[in-house]
Amino acid sequence: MRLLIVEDEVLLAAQVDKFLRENDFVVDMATDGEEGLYYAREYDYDAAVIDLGLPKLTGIELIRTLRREGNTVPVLILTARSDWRDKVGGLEAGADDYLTKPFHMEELLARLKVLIRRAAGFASSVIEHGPLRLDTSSKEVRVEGALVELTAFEYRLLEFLALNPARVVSKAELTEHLYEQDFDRDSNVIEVFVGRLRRKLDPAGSLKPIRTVRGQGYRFTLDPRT
Amino acid sequence: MRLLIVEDEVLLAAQVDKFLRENDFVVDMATDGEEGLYYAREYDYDAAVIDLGLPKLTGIELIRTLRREGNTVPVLILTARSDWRDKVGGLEAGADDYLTKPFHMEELLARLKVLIRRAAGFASSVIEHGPLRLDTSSKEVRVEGALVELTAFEYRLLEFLALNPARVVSKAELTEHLYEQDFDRDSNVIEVFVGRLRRKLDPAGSLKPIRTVRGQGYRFTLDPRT
DNA sequence: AACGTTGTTCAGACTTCGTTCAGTTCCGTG
DNA sequence: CACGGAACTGAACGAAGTCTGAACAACGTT
Repeated sequence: MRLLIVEDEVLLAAQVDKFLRENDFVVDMATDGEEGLYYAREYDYDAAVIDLGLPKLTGIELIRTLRREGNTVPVLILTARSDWRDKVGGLEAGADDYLTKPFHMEELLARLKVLIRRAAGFASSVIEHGPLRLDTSSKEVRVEGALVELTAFEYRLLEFLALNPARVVSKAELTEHLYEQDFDRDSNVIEVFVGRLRRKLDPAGSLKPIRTVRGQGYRFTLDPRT
Repeated sequence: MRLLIVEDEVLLAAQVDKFLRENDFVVDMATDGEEGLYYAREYDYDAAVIDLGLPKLTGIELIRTLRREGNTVPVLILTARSDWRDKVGGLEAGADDYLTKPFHMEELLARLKVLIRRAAGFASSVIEHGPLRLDTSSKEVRVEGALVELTAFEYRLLEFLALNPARVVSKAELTEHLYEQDFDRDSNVIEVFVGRLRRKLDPAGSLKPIRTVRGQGYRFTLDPRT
């Protein structure tokens, strides 16, 4: 999962960056509103964390601009406790949630996860598709109740697919969300992992949870009709 | 059993309240330090759960005041992981145990039970998982009835794991709970002790009570399904 | 002072995982 | 139907994480 953080306090920014990376996110960092806008336009993020008190372009202006352009990325705003009133403006501008500083990293993490899941249309921490079930908090995957042992990367890939069901997801999109931006363009890691996932999730080959759409990418679905 | 909860985050407070009531506790709720002090003075609780970051009167001040007044109610403090230093202050002020947020309701429940039993002076509070049995008062450990000789540290480690079953516990969390805060970050003591515990508890290697979750930590479980 | 016990450190062995690569199969198009 | 690009697969590698045996330090006991 790829996040954009727009925060001008370097110390806080570094902390957040470190913590989120430790929790398997890919993180891009911007230190002012203009830079934030540039990144948000350029890349497709799973969520953005935006401080309201930014130089050059305030958080509210940034969010408003993005929304006007049709960008629907889930946005969590950060506001200093002293100007908590701003949060109202932020939410009106199109933010999805807010956190007042100082906050606990754990809480930021929890809220981001909720935001990302909700954006994908899942209310609870469990993603369910037919016989397949991912528990995003314990990172456990079950098929027809049986636990499937996945490595960290296999899980991340599957989670992304499961959050984008019935839609063709290109390999480029996958690498963008799962890797740093300078990732080797012509690697076949994704193919390898898709292969491993298929074997682990569906050894019999009857469910076909991940279909290949030649030349376009992969589509995750457990509806046999499609 | 009657509990006092002092917690200002309304959402969390409501969750805790609901869960504990479902588990047959009588719960009084206070949302700031002053209110908490009032309740603690007025009623006789079996245990109190106190958040350290409270408005009006911090958790530490609250506990210190109570202890000074001769109140010996068992206190479990809640602390955010980011300011884990506070836990030391909390324990020094007279708290009996602590939990870092976010936590699992089950864990809170288990710890409260231990606390209450201990305070009540009951001879044995026993933690049991399948063939494994720890007596927390005599600090005896048995596997299928056979006594296992553990050193003090081995026991403490095992007890912590047994109080957090079926959940991945990171090495960082273990050191946080078992050592002073300035413990050497890159020591491998935990690995060594986990190794020793495994050999003592399960010489045949068939029970596998402590599983490794690579990159994340250890999971204690005697349920073979997982 | 010698001893045994316990907690800690260290270095090397071992395991696992992400990644790459080379060869093969698959599939749409001409 | 043959061609060529795309996708798949099995094997192999290096790096990182974990385990383990041995040594050491601290401490209390005899």
